[in-house]
Amino acid sequence: MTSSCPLRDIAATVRAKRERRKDARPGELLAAALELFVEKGFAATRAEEVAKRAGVSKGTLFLYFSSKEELFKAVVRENISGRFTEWNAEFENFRGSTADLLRYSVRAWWERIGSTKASGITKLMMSEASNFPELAAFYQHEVIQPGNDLLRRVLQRGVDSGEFEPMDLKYGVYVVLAPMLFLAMWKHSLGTCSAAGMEIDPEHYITAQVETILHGLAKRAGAGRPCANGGLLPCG
Amino acid sequence: MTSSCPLRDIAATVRAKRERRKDARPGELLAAALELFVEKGFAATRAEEVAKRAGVSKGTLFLYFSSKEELFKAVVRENISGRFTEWNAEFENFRGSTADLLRYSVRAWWERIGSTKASGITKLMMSEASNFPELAAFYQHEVIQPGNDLLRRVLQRGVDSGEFEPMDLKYGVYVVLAPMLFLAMWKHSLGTCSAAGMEIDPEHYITAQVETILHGLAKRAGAGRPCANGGLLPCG
DNA sequence: TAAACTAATAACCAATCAGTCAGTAATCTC
DNA sequence: GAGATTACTGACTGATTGGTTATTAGTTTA
Repeated sequence: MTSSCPLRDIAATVRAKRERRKDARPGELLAAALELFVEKGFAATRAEEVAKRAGVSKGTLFLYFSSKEELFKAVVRENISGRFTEWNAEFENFRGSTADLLRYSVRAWWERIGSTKASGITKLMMSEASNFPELAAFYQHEVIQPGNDLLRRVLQRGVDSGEFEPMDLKYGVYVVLAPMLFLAMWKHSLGTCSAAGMEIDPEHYITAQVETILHGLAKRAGAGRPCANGGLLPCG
Repeated sequence: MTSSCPLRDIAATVRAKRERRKDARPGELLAAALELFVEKGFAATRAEEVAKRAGVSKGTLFLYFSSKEELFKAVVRENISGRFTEWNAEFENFRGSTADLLRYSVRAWWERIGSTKASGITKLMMSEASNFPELAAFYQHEVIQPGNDLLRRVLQRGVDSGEFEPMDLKYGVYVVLAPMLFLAMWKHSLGTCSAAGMEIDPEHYITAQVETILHGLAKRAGAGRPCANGGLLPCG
């Protein structure tokens, strides 16, 4: 039997056996690994299945990546790490209000990460960080830190321009980050099996979150005129 | 060797071998299981280690719980499911503004769930739901749905009283829920290994989130007077 | 065509773990 | 204290998997 699986794997469908394609293997293995890591998580993904989906044997996988952890790091570099230079440039060049910049940033995150397979990596790291501390440190350094820094500069811009109330930026960052990362988590976990009426429409969710946050962060109107609830954002 | 571990397990320290304690076993096993599920997750927790921490053999564990999944369900029932009747009663009896009710609710969640081991269950479910669909459905029914309903009634109260701007409650719920669940996730994942300066202080985090949210949800001042950013919360 | 090179394979190893069950010993009954 | 009951044990099973390596075979060179 050439394939025991009724839904044959893409890479294995066309190609001949034992074909030598040294240049193409790493990319195909990374693509297969991304899919499976997102579907099942890091620990639950079997090296042999990654190889099978890429149309090679398990031995070949370890010919190109020295271990499962190295394979994962390569997936993160391929799909996330490289993008921050581009994002930073977009931030520098943005012309318009910071409210619009924040709207734009959140939409861009959704289009480029949140709605793509890459969001599965975010979910996976939050899920398995404690079981794989070396991967956690890697991700912290390559993704979390740069993302935090960028978002902080967005909020600082709004405070400087007078659009936003002064705030403790360290926690202000999480006011924006938490709803976004929660969406990524939800989409890949309980969102896949939630009861009727509880499904989250991402567009609607993002609009509700961003507009509420923008209103929440906005500079209070004339001094001495407290808002209805009297709430004041604590400053650092 | 009676114990190969330098930090001996509590239950194993004092008790004699083969002691017969039918009544105490289930509780001790549930306590040990909670700890280990929170530390390592569902899949990564070994049945034998749960038994060991409870001071019994693996065989005894399966004498009281028919499978690892049934053990987990028992842990959830013991630590979370039962509380909603109490919480619903607190909601009904609360006297005061809805802003204060929301502040109280979030603090209560933090004190009773977020800051305790129970928050590890929340994190665990969001992490492993897709690998254990039966557990996900169980959790959805026993925890997510009641929690969502309760929070929805809090927000409805605020809209009815005129404190909050009318809103699409389905997504309004997530405006409050997302930052809380994110905190639970973070605390048990990347929060345990985050870089210097990125540690989250829960009290500070909660204050920043709640006050921003309250300001964001608050009824807009007099009609025709848009706020600085012109943002409007979409209504359903 | 024959030899040299190396990409790719598949059998293999050592380790891991959920769940089982035949047997052991603590406790109870009379 | 002898026999009956049952809480408890731990060796065992069968299945799984990350990683290794001896072998096979596609490709190139001369």
